[in-house]
Amino acid sequence: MRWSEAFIPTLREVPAEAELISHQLLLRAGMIRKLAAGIYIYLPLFQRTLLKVAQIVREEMNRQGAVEITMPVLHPAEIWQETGRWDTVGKELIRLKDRHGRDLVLGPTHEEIITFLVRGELRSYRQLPINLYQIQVKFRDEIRPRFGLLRGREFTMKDAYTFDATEESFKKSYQKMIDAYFAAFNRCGLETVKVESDTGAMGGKSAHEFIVLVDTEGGESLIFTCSNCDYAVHSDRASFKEAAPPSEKVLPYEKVHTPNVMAAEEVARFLKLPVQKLVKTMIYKTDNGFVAALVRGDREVNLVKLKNLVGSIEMDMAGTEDVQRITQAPKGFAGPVGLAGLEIIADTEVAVLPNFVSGANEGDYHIKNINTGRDFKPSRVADIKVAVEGEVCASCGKGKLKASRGIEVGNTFSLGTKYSVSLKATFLDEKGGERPFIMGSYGIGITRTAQAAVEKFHDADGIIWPKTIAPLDVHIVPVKMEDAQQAEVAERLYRAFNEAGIEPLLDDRKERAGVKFKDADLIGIPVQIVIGDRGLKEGKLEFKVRKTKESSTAPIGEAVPYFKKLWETI
RNA sequence: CGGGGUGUGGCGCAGCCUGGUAGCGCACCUGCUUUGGGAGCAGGGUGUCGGAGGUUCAAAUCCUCUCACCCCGACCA
Repeated sequence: MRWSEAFIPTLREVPAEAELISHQLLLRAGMIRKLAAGIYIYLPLFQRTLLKVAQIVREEMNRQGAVEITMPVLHPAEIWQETGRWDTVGKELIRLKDRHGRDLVLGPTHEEIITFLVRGELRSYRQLPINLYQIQVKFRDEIRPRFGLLRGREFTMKDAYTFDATEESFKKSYQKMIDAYFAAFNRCGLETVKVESDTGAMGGKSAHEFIVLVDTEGGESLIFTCSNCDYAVHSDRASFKEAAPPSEKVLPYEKVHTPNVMAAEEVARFLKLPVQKLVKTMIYKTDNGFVAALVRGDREVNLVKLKNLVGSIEMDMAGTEDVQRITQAPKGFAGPVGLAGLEIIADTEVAVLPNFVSGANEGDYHIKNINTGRDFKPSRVADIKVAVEGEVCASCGKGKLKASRGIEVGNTFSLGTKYSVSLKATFLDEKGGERPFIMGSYGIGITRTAQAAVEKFHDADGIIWPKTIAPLDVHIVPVKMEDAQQAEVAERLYRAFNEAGIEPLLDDRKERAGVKFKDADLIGIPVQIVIGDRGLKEGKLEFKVRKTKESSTAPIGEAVPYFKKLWETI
């Protein structure tokens, strides 16, 4: 690729719209341009990187026996209504109408479509298992697009779907995808952590996410890993081993005057008690009315856990008026004792906590020495709290949880028969019995993975692409294109690399050396070759490794073999 | 959806409070000089001031509506 023929609009200044370093660099390096919120144009350099990421993913999928297809972007609404996701996916689903007024959606994922395909064509267990995938654009009307490609409304994703006859078979299919994912991300130069995760709107039985750990704010996923065992979990569903409750004699119930004292910490300070003796009573509005959630004063409610528990899609804190009506008290004094007319869900820690304090459902009053069972009966007891770093691992019971942030680049879902049942996709087993397919769904964000690599690999001067996904392999920089000798050497190298199957970028612009060097570092091609008077006098070229900034020289005639040697070291 | 903010040349911004007919840096074009880490000098082009309506002799500036974009939040009683 010649710079003069390509479209590489680099920017000197940092675009105001980007706050994440990877987003800034992609814009500055002339890789992407924004069309609208969460919608981007991929420019030539980035396009090449995307193709490389996609190709790596493709090869690893194929290696595991998956086969590639392409499904439509535009889907009729009916099929989404059949599975119920027309309603449950909610506002993220981009809906439109055709000229006849028929409802359509732009596909955010393709479980419905693949199941439609398979139910019409696969009838026998003999045809299973099968794994079909595509690399396709997806649309999600994100509540708040941000971070460039990390949370876009249009993005490229590899999505695969498995169909198995038995659970044992499914487990193998699932493991193959896990293997493919680790292999693909490793080849992209990205180390990933596999964590247990929530299934969200996807439904199904269980799920995992593949996370690239990053130190920056770009890491929107919070995960916990164990210091002792290999337990790794998304914060959405992280739990920990709870400490035994203090053994105390059960004390008599006591109402205390707490004028204008509401927040848990304030109440604790006012009553001179540790905040762990407080219980917060939170009222949430769900799809089916209100629920009260009880967690210890130092804990927070995990909304994902609570949503899953009550089976609600939407969940919000109740408004002030609702709280007043339900608790018969001003906001800030809710408590479980005497609370009626709604489900009361107590966290597991609360249920065993003796003599705790909570609101009295009366203005300016709290109640001391509340005991679950004696003073109120929770409708359900469950772990509904947010996990925090330092707690004991729930899996091994020994290690401590460590929090890390990362970018989710892939996910795998065990779907069970959710879609095959709702779409009536069945096959005949050995005994001639009709059974729904056991399904799995597996995604890799191609565009997101590419940006994650930038977030992970950069320095003050620009991007440092891993060599496997760099837009091009080598960047030829003649210091002065007007110099006939330099231009001639540059052209000769350009041909030699192309013939050797190595992809060169030739900066054939009549720009000053400084500009070319700055741009070279910014766009981050792994190896730079500088052609200048200094070296030419001795018949030599300067090689610079982008990552280390180390320079070395080699005779002009040995450029290709020298490059190959260098390539092995990076 | 709630709160905050911003829309002025390709990019980054000033001007707005206090109305008087648009400016700076970068980029771009021409010339000369320069030429190994984002050059210097000189000259040049570039705007329906996001859009609509209103107030006014006069609106980028004030008012109303609207659109777009950005940030924070949408979890703590």
